[in-house]
Amino acid sequence: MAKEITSREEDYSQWYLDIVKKANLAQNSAVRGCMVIKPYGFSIWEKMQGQLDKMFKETGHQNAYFPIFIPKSFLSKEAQHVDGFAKECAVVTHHRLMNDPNGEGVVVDPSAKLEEELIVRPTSETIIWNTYRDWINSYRDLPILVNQWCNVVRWEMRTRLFLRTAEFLWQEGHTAHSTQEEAITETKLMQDVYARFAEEYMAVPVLRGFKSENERFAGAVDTFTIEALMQDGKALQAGTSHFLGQNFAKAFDVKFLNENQKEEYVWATSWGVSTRLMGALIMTHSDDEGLVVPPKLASTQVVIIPIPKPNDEINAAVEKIMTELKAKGITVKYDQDKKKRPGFKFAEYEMHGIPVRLGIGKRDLEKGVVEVARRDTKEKSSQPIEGIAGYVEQLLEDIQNNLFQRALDYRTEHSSNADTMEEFQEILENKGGFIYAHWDGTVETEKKIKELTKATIRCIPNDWKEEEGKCILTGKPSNRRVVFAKAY
RNA sequence: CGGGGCAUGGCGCAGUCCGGUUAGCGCACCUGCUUUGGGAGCAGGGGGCCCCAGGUUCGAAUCCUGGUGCCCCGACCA
Repeated sequence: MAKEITSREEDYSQWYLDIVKKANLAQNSAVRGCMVIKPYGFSIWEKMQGQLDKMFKETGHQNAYFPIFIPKSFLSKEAQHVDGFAKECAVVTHHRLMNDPNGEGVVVDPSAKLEEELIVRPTSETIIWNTYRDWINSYRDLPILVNQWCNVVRWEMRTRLFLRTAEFLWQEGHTAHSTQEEAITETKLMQDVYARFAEEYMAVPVLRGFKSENERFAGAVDTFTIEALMQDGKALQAGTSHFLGQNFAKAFDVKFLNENQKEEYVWATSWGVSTRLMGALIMTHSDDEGLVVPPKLASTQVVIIPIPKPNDEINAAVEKIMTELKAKGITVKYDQDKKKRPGFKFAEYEMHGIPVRLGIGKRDLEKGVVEVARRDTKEKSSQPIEGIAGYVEQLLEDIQNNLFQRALDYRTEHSSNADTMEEFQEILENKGGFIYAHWDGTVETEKKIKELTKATIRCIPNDWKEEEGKCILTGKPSNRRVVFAKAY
């Protein structure tokens, strides 16, 4: 075996890194904490982008682009916002290099110091709201529904490929509204878009909820979230949608004249998902053989392998199959590499998570069949070439559904109630997953629980139910359960 | 920011403690032959500023001093 992957059981963290590297998704770069996304990894991200972008546009949004640099003074205009991000900002201080007078290479030219430092955006609320001031005068200018696809930089102390990198790719939507109600509706709408994307396309079931004060976005009034559960029982925040109230409008003095000729501050939302979704995808579906990609996000859905090698007879049969598959909008690749043997190719495409593999050899052609292998269950069967496109089309749908159902079953098995701290800790240590528990609603209690157990409140479900109970830590009264978990 | 580890061909490593001929192994690569239904075998071949700078020495991948970078664990983190 040329490409061993550490098993999940042995070391989940190493398994994840092995998948990322051996499936050619990404690699570490020469820059600390920054990754190179390789062509295959990027092709999956592009599929995600394409679908999300479509969904944003279907809900009335437009794309725009704002600068990568933010004047330092902007960042500090919203007090909570700067508190949240100040410790992880990359700062541009100079604009020119010069030859090193003492030797080789170049040094920063001290005479080229910027009057005001520029921050490499960790998120764009400030520069965007500074711009919105120019765009908004009247209620007739609202709403503004804008999204941008870009990179951002957060100087994290510790990074992990896709899950937390110093630079990452994402989209950030920034909307402006004339009423609070409309902004809240937008916030929830985008949470719903994210949840639908995660479940229908990524086949990743998510909890829809909102954050406790402690976990809220810096500068937000309310943060809505979708939370996914990974195979090791840890939660991953997969997307967030923030209701920002009038905080940024006030900080950047963005007012509009309403229908009654009264001046008001604008209401805001922002929402984002990032390349972290790649991490969620990997850790939800993949196995010890490699990556597993749901058909709707696979850049290649079907691979055809001639056994043992391409020849005229096989090529003719494959060409016919490919035409039929393409006619149904299925992406297919025919691997005609003569140097590699079938066994090698099987392993390789399993590593890359291609959902369906067709194998065609002499034996098959004599019987008018192909060997069909599905990546999710590793099952193989012989199917007639006649009507194969219809069979594959259905199979891709089955795989998509199966992946979602499998992940949902895992989550159901790993969702528990806990009524005491002992119970809570016991579940956390042995089983992991989402733990529904009563909480007294205070930041102090949440922090204390985190200190004791490393678990945090992932969210309060949107559809929380009234239930009398006692806080697992303090015993104070509580009227609902909230969701705890250890998180990435 | 604390703790640990690593730096030697494209990748993964050995060699370093105890300095000594041409720096070695596996994978990958190139050529040829035989193979080919689950990661082929044999034969031949190419490829190294041994992280950087300085020092010790007849001689440094190896010893000394000072740097740099990366990875992992923890703290931290929408």
